[in-house]
Amino acid sequence: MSEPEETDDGRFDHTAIEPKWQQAWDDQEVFRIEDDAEDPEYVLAMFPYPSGEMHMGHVRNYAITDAYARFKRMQGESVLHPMGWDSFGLPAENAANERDVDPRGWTMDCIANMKDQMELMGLGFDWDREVTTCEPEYFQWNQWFFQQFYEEDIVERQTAELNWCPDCETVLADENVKGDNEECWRCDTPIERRDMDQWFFTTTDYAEELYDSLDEMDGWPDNVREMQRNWIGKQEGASVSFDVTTGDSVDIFTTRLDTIYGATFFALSPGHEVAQQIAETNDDVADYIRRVEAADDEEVDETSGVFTGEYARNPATGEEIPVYVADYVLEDIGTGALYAVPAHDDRDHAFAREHDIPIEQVVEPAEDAAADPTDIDVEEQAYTEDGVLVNSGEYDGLSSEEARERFVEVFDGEFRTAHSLRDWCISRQRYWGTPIPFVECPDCGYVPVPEENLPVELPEFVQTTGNPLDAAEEWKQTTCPDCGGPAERETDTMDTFVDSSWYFLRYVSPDLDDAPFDTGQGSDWLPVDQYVGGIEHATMHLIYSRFFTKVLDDLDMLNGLREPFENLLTQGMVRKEGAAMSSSSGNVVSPRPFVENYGADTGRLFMLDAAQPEKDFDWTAEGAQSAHDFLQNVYGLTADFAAGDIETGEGGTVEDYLDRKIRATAAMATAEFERFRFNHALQAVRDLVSLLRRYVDTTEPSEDILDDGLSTVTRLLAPVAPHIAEELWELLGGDGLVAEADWPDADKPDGYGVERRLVENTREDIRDIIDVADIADPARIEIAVAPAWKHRVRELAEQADGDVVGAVMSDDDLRQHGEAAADFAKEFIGQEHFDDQLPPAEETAALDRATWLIEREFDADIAVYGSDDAPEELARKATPGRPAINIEESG
RNA sequence: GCGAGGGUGGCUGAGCUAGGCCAAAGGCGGCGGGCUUAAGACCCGCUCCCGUAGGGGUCCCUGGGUUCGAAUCCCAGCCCUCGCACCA
Repeated sequence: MSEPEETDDGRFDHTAIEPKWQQAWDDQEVFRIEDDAEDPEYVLAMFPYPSGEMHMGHVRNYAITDAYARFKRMQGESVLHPMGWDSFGLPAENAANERDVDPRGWTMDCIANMKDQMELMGLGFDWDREVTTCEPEYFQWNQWFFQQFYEEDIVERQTAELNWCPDCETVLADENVKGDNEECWRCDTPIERRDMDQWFFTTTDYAEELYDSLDEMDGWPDNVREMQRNWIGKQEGASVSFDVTTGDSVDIFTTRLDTIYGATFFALSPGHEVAQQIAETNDDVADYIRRVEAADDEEVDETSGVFTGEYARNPATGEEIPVYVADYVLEDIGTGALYAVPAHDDRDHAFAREHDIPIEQVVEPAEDAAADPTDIDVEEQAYTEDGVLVNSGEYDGLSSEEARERFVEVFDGEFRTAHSLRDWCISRQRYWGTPIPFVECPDCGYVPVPEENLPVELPEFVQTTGNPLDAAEEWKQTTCPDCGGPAERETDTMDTFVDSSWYFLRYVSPDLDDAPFDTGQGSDWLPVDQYVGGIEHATMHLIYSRFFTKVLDDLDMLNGLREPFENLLTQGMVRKEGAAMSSSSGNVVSPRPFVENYGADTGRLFMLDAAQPEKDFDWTAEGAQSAHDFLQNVYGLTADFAAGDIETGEGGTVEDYLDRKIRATAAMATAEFERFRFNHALQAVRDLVSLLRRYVDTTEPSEDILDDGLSTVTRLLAPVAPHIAEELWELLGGDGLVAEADWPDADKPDGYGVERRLVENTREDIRDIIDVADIADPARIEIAVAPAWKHRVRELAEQADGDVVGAVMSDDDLRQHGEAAADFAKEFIGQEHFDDQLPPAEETAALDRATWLIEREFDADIAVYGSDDAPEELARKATPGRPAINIEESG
């Protein structure tokens, strides 16, 4: 009994072939890459959180990277295509609490399950480089980095009002808070604010570079770069000090220094230290601050505020302007204090109207502006555009831009660039993460755990209402590394985004035990050539990783590498019936049952064929079926050929047609694979298969050509449908595995596009004629290429500048065609654009090659006349690129 | 409000960053035909309107414009999706 690789009706059985080839790849270590590989193609998919079940989004992600990795491998490149597990995080802890397991065991089970599904999909990862972030071998380096960062002052403890997720019971970084309603990125619970003392990475130190280098990152999509720009939020402005009657000098930040003459009041945020000071002696201010701090944002009126009784001196006018504490001034924007110019800022305007503060116009529209100065009424509405200064003393007439430059000097300010990016709060009051390697000593304060005592491992998990680390008394009690006295361990763990900020470096040397990664190899293998993942990480993971890379380079670990990901592709969502697939709505197609029914190849082909990777696409049963049918079709054709069921014979011009088509297909597919446009590449492949089938059905095909065609199809299909491609490769008697075969590199044949158009147009014309003339049964079709002299006329017309007829008639050879040449020349008068055309001999050759297709389609005898031997009557109607056609009806 | 990306024939989806060969690929759906005992699978053709020889008309959100020529470039408007947003 043989293996049931083929069912009775000549179709393949994916349940038999898929495991077989997966085993073969594994046995032959196809996806393994050695450490000594030089600058391999680094193809990376964002590693998953191991929830235990793969969903179609994962499948799409890995189908993309795997196809590209396989393509590159076949092109002869060394390819690094690794996979790992972002395996710390709250879901494991929740699962542990819900079903009485421990987070570690649960996580490991999930990993095993997901890995199993990945293998079922035939994804080609180098499992020798698997990285698991919850293992001490991995997270010890988080701790080691933490200490290094601490040395370099990149780790700080800061007290701030932080985001608290009541459901996750932990603080969150700003990046983890999503949407208008400020919800937790994991559980969608609205976050609360709490003043806390936490560990931070000082990402703000790198804000400038993180922002500026986005401009040069051409390999990233514009929308991601724009999202990061928004997030980092660069503001160019200036700072100036105002003396306040409290005796303080208060620093403000403004982007509109040009409007300083129009400042009619001064405003402090409720949290500003000067405001707090005033509150100590001023009950009104104290009441106000207490009120707005207790209230939600929406509850406070935007124009609310309280006069402090103090005044600030406007350095421009010398006037004393009232100081307010106002809720619309935000503590963490700029310096938390501002001078307000009601005439030129909407919020200042609203506040001034509410509190009866004068409005003083100091800018009016410039002459070239859209607005007319006489139409501007700043009492009614603020004029917020740039313009020309007025009411600004000796500076009247300056443009806003000039004024901003000048005023910095005049008012003793300084240019300043502000960013809205905040430092990265990395403390989490959770168990399942990397312990922060510090101890708190009553005498010495926070002291780092010495390097030789790393890693600080996690204690055994206990179910508790708060942070399990806090409850692990025995683990918590330790001694101070400095003074040896009793001390307590830090019980916070790190944000899991720390883990994912450098995992792409660990893949380079996953087993190294004296460093997080090998610097030499890392700087050779990095940056990642192609990174693929979801857009949801645009402002989290992708900023953190960039930050980490820069810091590690500044720690001399990356030989000048500043950016980790050269090219980024953000894949679109997989939808079903127009809606996002989500388990909560039951609107899902699960990979495992799908693979069992249709096979991994069908799923992969469908996903890559349905849409371009960055676009959303709808999963439909018809589309999946169509992909499956196509694979069966190719298999059937190849199996018939391999079994000798196709009678082969002598070749002729048909072979040239096929040969050119095969080469053109390989060339097109290669270019499209390179650009991640799998759908285009696959269309070319489908086209070739369709042609091969017609070739088999209507001629006695050449064995060589058929073999070449099928072998090309097989290899072009191999990155996308790898299992069936192996099966086809074996049927065709290819050497070794197709996964390791040579990619069919080819140049597009000369003039291919023009030829293709000629043939298509000619066939189209014949169809039209038959249809319009209502020819029931064409018996003979004559096709005549235009005479050489017409080609010549056309050529001259294209070169001639204006006097087409003159140019033609001054040509000796053409003159002998007299009237006819002149008339034909006239047709080109005024024509400025000339399509490419083949010379007459090549046009004839192209039509000759395509004769079989025409013959077959119309079931008629075909005669192709070259430019010299066409009957006069027929050739008269022909023009270059447009052969004359005569159809004779039978009967 | 600021910013980014879109609006293509029944649906989906290319093309539009290099204007002309674009009535506009492919897939799906629909119609007709072939193969088959039959079904499935597979193969072929048609699928905006008119036309008895390859022709003509209308068309790529709307309205203008540039050009000999625009789905493709420019301007205005409408609509959709996404990101940021009391940002000084």
